[in-house]
Amino acid sequence: MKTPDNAPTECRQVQSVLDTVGRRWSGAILVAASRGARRFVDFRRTVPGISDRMLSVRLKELETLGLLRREVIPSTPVQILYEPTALGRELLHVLQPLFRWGEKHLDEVSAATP
Amino acid sequence: MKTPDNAPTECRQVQSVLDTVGRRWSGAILVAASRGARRFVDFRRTVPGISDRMLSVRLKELETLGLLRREVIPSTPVQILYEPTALGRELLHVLQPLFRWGEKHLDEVSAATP
DNA sequence: CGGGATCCGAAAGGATACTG
DNA sequence: CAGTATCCTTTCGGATCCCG
Repeated sequence: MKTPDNAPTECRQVQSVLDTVGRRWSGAILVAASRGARRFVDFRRTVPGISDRMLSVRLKELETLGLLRREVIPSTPVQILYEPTALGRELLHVLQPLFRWGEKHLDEVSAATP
Repeated sequence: MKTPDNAPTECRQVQSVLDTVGRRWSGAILVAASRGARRFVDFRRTVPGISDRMLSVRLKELETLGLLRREVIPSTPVQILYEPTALGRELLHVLQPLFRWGEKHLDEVSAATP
């Protein structure tokens, strides 16, 4: 069958999106933020199994991507807060259907993975 | 801030979903299938930049996950057709919002990626 | 608390060549 | 056409230690 001429463009786009938000831990971190995680320790507790290093790396990435905003509170000791930007919240919103699909079907697909 | 007790579970789930469908090329291949690609050459043409090897690997993965069905047509030469399963179509459906988000915002985030 | 620096093994994935 | 096989580089990410 012949695919439409714009199909390659669509493929590029989905790939770009998934290459950025589909990396390991990124989605989980965003979800954690949407559920109220704000400080480094919050994320560490909320995202199961993540290491300090990867959390640090991913937080910086998501900040660079404009999905999280990093805020420094000049208290003693200093507090760092992360919260979703408008763009991040929008992304979280469109990710919701994907998560619900996972809840429903993750057992089916993971049963097929060995 | 305190996150809900089920937040870690949610994080696990989103991570599992993204770990399976978020791998390189997987999303693009699914989209190609949704746009009419059926045969190996179709996918090769429709997914820009993919190699034969990765296409082969991913097709097999997606088949194992139950997202694509592989059908052998005993003609000469033999034809192999891939098409989305019901599960695959459902996944594609929930991926749509994500793609549209990418269309709208990919320039913003990629501008921040250097 | 909120990370950064370094090291290192594992895994992913690209290039190329080959096949029935 | 529809892949495999092999090789080889790059990247990922875990462990550990350290810092202000």
